[in-house]
Amino acid sequence: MQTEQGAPEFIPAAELRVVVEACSTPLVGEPIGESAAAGLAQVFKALADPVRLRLVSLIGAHQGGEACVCELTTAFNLTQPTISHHLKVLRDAGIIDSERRGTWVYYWLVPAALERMAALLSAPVR
Amino acid sequence: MQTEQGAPEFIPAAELRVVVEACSTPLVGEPIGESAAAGLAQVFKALADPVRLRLVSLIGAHQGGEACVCELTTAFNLTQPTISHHLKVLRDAGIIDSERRGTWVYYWLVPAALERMAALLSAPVR
DNA sequence: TACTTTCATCGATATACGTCTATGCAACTG
DNA sequence: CAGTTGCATAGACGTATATCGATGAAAGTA
Repeated sequence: MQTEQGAPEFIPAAELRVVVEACSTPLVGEPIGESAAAGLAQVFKALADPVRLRLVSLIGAHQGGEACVCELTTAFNLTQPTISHHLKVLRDAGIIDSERRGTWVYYWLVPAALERMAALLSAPVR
Repeated sequence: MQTEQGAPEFIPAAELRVVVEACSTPLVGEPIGESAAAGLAQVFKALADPVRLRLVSLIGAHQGGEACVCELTTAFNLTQPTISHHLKVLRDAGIIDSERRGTWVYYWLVPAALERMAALLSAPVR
């Protein structure tokens, strides 16, 4: 995150609006269509598992914002192929991305994906 | 939605901070525990279905913020027991609530539930 | 009371999904 | 080149879940 260098005491209203909108939009508002629902359901499904939620949390909390599979595997009482499977589900959903660097494969979060979900869920109040 | 009566051109920084914080908290930050992950997964699982996502959207978008089962059933190409099943899943997850009023059963959203999910997902940027 | 409508529950079934073992491939090491 | 380590893929197996038709219960109506 870029350093917030001595933030001013007041912020332009337009800027607040950007924050609020990037952070509160549909789901409620207009009923969503079938195809949109199908796409969204896939992302929710990717997060609908305790192991995968902890994987996301671990990767995000990890120093540098990324972690290799070996570190993730040791955090669970599951076999390495099982962890690999869960990582693939998260990756296919666009929630994480990965890269091989020499011996190890590193995974990191895709912030836009989680932010999109968050925006979708916020402020159903009417 | 309350009317925004001629909003001032500038907003106090503290107020922006409130908005941002109400809308960005954990998941990333500290790794979540097993039991917390299990509870959260159940809520995500409830939303991890196209039909249930559309149900939530329909209920929230419906006039008055609530809808009876008969209205929801006609919006899908599914049988009434199937819709009833999905509503039960959402209800067990705390996402919606319901009440019988005379002949019809009405469902509405529980805003706190969706807001909690939204807060959990926002700002994984570190 | 008898009939209709609205919704929930039950039992059955097919599909999806989480987990494992076994195996394959890529990168490093000697 | 042979051996080792890190990770992904394939196949098998048991459980969970989405859907249906049939039925039950509650409310309204004749």
